[in-house]
This record gives sequence, C-alpha cells and structure tokens, in this order.
Amino acid sequence: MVSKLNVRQVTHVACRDCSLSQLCLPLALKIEDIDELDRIIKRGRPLKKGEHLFLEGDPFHSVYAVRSGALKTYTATNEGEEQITGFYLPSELVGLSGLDTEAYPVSAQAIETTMVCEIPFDRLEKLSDDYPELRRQLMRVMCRKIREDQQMKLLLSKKNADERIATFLINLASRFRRRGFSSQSFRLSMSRNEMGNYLGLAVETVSRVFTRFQKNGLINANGKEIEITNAMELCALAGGKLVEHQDIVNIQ
Amino acid sequence: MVSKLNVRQVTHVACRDCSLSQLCLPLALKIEDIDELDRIIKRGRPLKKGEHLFLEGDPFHSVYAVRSGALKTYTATNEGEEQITGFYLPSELVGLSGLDTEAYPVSAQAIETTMVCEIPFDRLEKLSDDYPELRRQLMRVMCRKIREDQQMKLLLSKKNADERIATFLINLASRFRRRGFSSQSFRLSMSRNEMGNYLGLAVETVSRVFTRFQKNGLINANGKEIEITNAMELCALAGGKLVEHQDIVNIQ
DNA sequence: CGTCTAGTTGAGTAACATCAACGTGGGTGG
DNA sequence: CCACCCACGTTGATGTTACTCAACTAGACG
Repeated sequence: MVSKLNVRQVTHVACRDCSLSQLCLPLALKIEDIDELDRIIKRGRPLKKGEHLFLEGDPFHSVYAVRSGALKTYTATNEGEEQITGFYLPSELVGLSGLDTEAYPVSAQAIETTMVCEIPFDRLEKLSDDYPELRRQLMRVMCRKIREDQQMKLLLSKKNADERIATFLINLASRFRRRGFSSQSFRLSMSRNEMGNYLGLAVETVSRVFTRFQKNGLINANGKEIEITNAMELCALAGGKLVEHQDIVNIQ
Repeated sequence: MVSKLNVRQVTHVACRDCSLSQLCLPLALKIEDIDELDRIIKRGRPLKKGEHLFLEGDPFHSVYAVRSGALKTYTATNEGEEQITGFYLPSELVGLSGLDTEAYPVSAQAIETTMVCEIPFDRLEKLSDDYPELRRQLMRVMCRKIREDQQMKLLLSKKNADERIATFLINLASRFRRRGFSSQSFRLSMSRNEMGNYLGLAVETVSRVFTRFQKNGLINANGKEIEITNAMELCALAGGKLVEHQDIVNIQ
C-alpha cells in the first residue's frame, strides 16, 4: 500500500506538486483548474541521451514540457547535415511549432537524460476552449518564441563569434536563474559541436573563443562546467545589460 | 448619392469584396461571419514610402493586414543600426509578435505606398472567443511565422551569399504567385541595401551576386525589375524544388 | 589496453566585409 | 525647364574574420 503510493509519487508528480508549475503551462490556471490540465498529461519513462522524442515528419499529436534534463530540436539541411534550432530546459515547451501542420517540422532529441510531460494537443485544445487564460498562455509562449527567433536572427546576421558566445552564455545563465539556480556557474548540457552548430560557428571557433574568454577573465571553463567571472563585461559583449550586481538579465 | 457610394467603395473595401479575403484572416470565417470581422476593421489613408505604421516600443493595440504596397519591420541593434526582420506583402499580417507584450518589439515602415487594414487586437480577441476557427487561424499564422524564422535562421547560419539571394528571390516569387501574380517576373519593393540588411550581407555583395546571376543566365535584373530566367537552377541553389515546369514552390 | 569521441591548437585559405571611386536616375529648387 | 544634388547601385582593390584541414591530447567506454 505504502510502497505503491511512493511509486506513484515518483513517477507521477502532479502539476500541483511540481516545482516548475509557476514557470510552465499551469501558471495560466487557477489552483482548482490545474488538476484538469493534470488529467490530460502523460508522463513516460525518462529518455536517455540520444533518444528522440519525435522525428521531423512524425505526425504531430503532442506538445511536451521538459521536466528535467535537456532537449535539442534540429532539422536537416539540404546537404543532410543537422541544423540545431533550439535547446530546451526544464519548464520549457517543445513541439509547438508543428501545431498548425500535420507533422513536426523538426526532430527533438535528448542531449542528456531527460523527463518530459506529454500534453496531447487535441485535448489541450479542447481544454483551452474552456480556459481563455490557458489559450492566452499558449499564445504568449508562441509570441515569446517569435521574439527569441528575432534575436537569434540578429545574432546570426550581425554578431561576431565573441558576441555570439557571450550572448549564448548570458541567455543560458538567465534561464538557469529563472528556475532558481545559480546564474554564475552551471553545467552546459550541450557539446561544443552542438553549440557551434546552433550559433553558426565552427567547433574550432567555439573552442578558441572559450579559451580567449578564459584568458581574459570573463569565464572559467572546465569542460562543460562554466563559471562566469566577469558578468558585467560578458553582458556588454552580448549587448545586454546588468540590472544589479551579479544579477544577469535575459537578453530579450 | 452615387458619388458617395463610389467614394465608400474606394476607401472602404469590405472583407467580403476584397480579393485577398481567401489569403487573409477572413479565410477562417464563414461568409456570414465575415461581416462580423469587417465591422472591427479600420481602414485608414495610404501610407507613403517611409511612413511608419508603428514604432518599436509603441503600445501594442492592433495587428495590420497589408492590402497593397509593402512594409518592412525592423529593430535597432545595440550599435543603433537597423536590423530588418521581415518584409510584408499584401494579405500578410504584421504586428502579431507584440501580441503578448505591452509594446511592439519592432518598428513597421512602408517601403512603398501602402494601404493596410487595422484590426484592433482587443476586439479581435473578443471575436475569436466566439469563433474557434478564427482563433486557430491566428495560431496558424504564428506557427507559420515560427517555421519561416526557422528557415531564416538556417539561411543565416549555413548558406553562402549566392544561396541566400536565390532563396530570397524564390521566396518572393512564391509569395507573388500565391496572390495570382507572375512568379517569373516581378518588381522588388525593397532596395539592395534593405535586401542585404535582411539577408546578413553587405550591399556590395548583393550587387555582385545579382550581376553574377545575370551573367550566368539565372535572372534578368533591371534595377528593381526582376525576371527569373532559369527557375530550375535558382531553386537548386536555394535548396528548394521545382514541382512543375516553371512552377515555383515556396521553400518551407 | 586499445579505440573512439570530444576538445584544443596551429597554419593556410576562402568568403565576404570594408573602403574607395564612379555612374545614374529621380527629385527639388532656382 | 534646367541644373544640381543626393541616394542608390555597381565595380575594383584590399583587409579581416572565421572556416578548413591537420595534428595532437584527454577522457570515456568497452
């Protein structure tokens, strides 16, 4: 009896008990309505690094909220190489861009051991018929994505290698901070290769910039472990701003 | 009496009489519901080239459908230069990316004499409460935008100058085609400068690529007048495909 | 213990930016 | 109506950034 309860708690953390609920979809709902959302969510086994959540071209049926770990989405270029289109950390929603099509326009793959909440879209859509706030939250998520992509396009068309990496690090830092983690030091879940791919840089360039940043006292990098030692200057490079001492803001 | 009617027709083309209705928001509505949408739409005087529809930071209140002419949206980089984020042709919706914020995240400016339909967002939102199909259409427009941005990011991070220009031309061609115009020959509404800015290239590079394309028989360019003389090869360069003879498809 | 992948570093190179000069056409003011 | 001006576009010469190729190291994993 007790053991069964425990198992259920471990494998099925309800939205109302989830530490991410105020960063994720449930934030749009009143406490008594959260269970409604909860009922349609499916929680599966963890994905191991390298496993796919869905493949480009798979029939679209669900969006997913990352619970732990990290995902990347990517699409194939004409030459068959992969182009990474985004990284997704806990509380973030992945799969929305396929929403108006029959198929996912990108593949989603775990870049470390990852747990997700699956939200079948037809049921989410029905639910959102009754909850205007949920609807608006979905809109907000998509609008934010559009604005992020805008920033990304600016990065790709105007920024040099240093600025790209600085922007990327500051952006990650702010996403960690949002979830209550340190924005000073954190662990990169992606490889240098994936970072370069995403930022439109060769691996070697990424490596060189990291080395140079370290030499100049901006960061301390030990493999995937990153410590930001001069947030001020890193932000300046990224083109963002520091609101308070050591308090990194997302580059909108 | 008659003259008054005429004036009204000229300045106030109703959605139901608009040739763009099946390419624009009304396509989500039944014929009898279109008038409902029509009632909330405001149609103002034409914007002259260079006039702004809204400025970055202006309070968000409306989305706009382009009726004739063309707009660009742009944002300021940290160094104060402009970064063009999109071009908008007739039937296309501009202003949606500010939807979840208090302010427009970009400026919108006419690049030639332009007419727009203004759709106050609070009223559109109310209307969409009653018309699920309208709601879904809005979602679709945003999803498409996200996917277009994805393609744009790929262009900016992986394609060389030739491929960028080819992609741009093919994309424009397909948008003209969608509206029933020739995809073979058309007039660019933007300057070489704006094109380069948008594509992440220097003006000189754009100019050189145009010259080279012409030399190689891919296009015939006379100032802003463009004729595509080898659609096949241009598509190949862009990484798209030709469905039928001379039948250009959008690069998804 | 060998193999494989990820990461780093160096040398040479290609692609595009930058700088400069010049032509052209459309708009404006005299 | 003409002359001038200015923005736009083109072309050439040069410079710079980041890519490519290659070699090497270190850690992961069977």
